[in-house]
Amino acid sequence: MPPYILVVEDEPDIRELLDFSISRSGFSVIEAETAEDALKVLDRGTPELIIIDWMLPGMDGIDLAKQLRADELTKELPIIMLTARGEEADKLRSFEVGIDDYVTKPFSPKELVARIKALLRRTGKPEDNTLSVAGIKLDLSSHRLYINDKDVTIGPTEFKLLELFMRNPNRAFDRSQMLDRVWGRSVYVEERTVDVHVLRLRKVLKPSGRDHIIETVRGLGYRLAA
Amino acid sequence: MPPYILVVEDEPDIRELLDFSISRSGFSVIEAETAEDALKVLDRGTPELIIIDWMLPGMDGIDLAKQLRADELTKELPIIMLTARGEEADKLRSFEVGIDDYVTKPFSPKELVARIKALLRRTGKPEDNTLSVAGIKLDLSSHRLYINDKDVTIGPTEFKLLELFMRNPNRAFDRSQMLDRVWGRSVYVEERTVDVHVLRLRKVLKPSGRDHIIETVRGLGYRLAA
DNA sequence: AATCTGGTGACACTAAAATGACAACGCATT
DNA sequence: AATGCGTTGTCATTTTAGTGTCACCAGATT
Repeated sequence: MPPYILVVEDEPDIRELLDFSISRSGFSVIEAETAEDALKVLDRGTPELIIIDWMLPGMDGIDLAKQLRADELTKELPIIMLTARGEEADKLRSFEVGIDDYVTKPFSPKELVARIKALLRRTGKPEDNTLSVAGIKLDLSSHRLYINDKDVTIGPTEFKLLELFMRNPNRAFDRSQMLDRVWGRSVYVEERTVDVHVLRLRKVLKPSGRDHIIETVRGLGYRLAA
Repeated sequence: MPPYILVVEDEPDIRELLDFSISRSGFSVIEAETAEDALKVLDRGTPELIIIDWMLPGMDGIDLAKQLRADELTKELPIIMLTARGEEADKLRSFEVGIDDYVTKPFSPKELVARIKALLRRTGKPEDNTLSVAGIKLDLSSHRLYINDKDVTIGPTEFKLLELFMRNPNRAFDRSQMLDRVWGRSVYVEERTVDVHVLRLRKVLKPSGRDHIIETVRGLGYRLAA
């Protein structure tokens, strides 16, 4: 499941506004109408951040927040609470529970997004070393390749080669550049060896039909087409 | 017997769901189909907490709870009762008997786990710091390893190595990182020594068939596959 | 057609990891 | 101090996986 932001809000208008403004900033949004729905969604994966309306039918926002803080899996999950003007007095209680930030309704979408970004930056996981292009995901920290979320085995040289391409999509490299950056300046290998490894990389990508994204630039070298 | 949670539930599907979601949160689970079975299990050691289905063939959940409350050994044992929707009216009776909490079916696993943790916190048991992945449980405080709830002996270095892996599931480490973090920056040991200890760790995991979760990342090092 | 450039399969070779053996060590017991 | 036991780091050897090169082919370019 890709990174997403969970919005828990019962009023449809506000929910849509939230969805619209957050999606526009490049996040995926999942909506939940009630705290109970939210818990169900959380069962299937942990979001990057959660936005909770203070007032909810059934279990209210504070209770939801408390519950999230009690669970090991969501203990660290950044929470932004949406409060109406009159409820500001409860701000204190809110922080006690461990809310990371709060936004008062009516809110400016721009401000909300700014706060989301700030919060993600603050709590940001430094370990998110992953490149992805066109359904191909290269996880540098686990050193794994996923194509359409399926695990694919890949050799060390092909891995480095793909990493070079994915770090520089659409850029064409000639063979000597590739040798420099993948094999290192010190070793001497034939230029044509690059061809063989490009072939091998294509073979890895082949079963998922993604092999064509490594393009040959005749007279020059290769490029990854994004 | 390591700390565990006893689940008393006759329906296999629900029992499995319970087992799965509770285990995933790092607790060991022992299952019993009937109240009678449960009593047998209890003879061999007191769990941290017990989850009882209201409706059971033979002796029902309430009677079991009563009996537990009557016994000196289990008087303080936290009880969570599972009830179906229609039985909510009996909630009161349930609390009278001394149930600590109840969860209505269908339930959210996340909520259930949250309640378990809340209850354990409330009843004062210090939550032991324990890491668990795929049936492997590492108890940091007692420095013990359990695989499928069975005690497994493990050497100090292998323990630290496994701890490193379990704290960073899926993350690939190269040998020098592993030396740094397991052996410490100061001592100098051969990089190949890491291989030997990985081998020894795999041997420890082997009898339970869990050895394959330590994966070799060719040209780099190792990683734990979660 | 002649030539150039890249694709491809085969293969010998090499680097990397798994494994088994062992000597040295620390530590508790005697 | 001597003994015994479990643990540790290293090394030699085996096993496995990955690498570089080449020869040959096909399509593009002249």
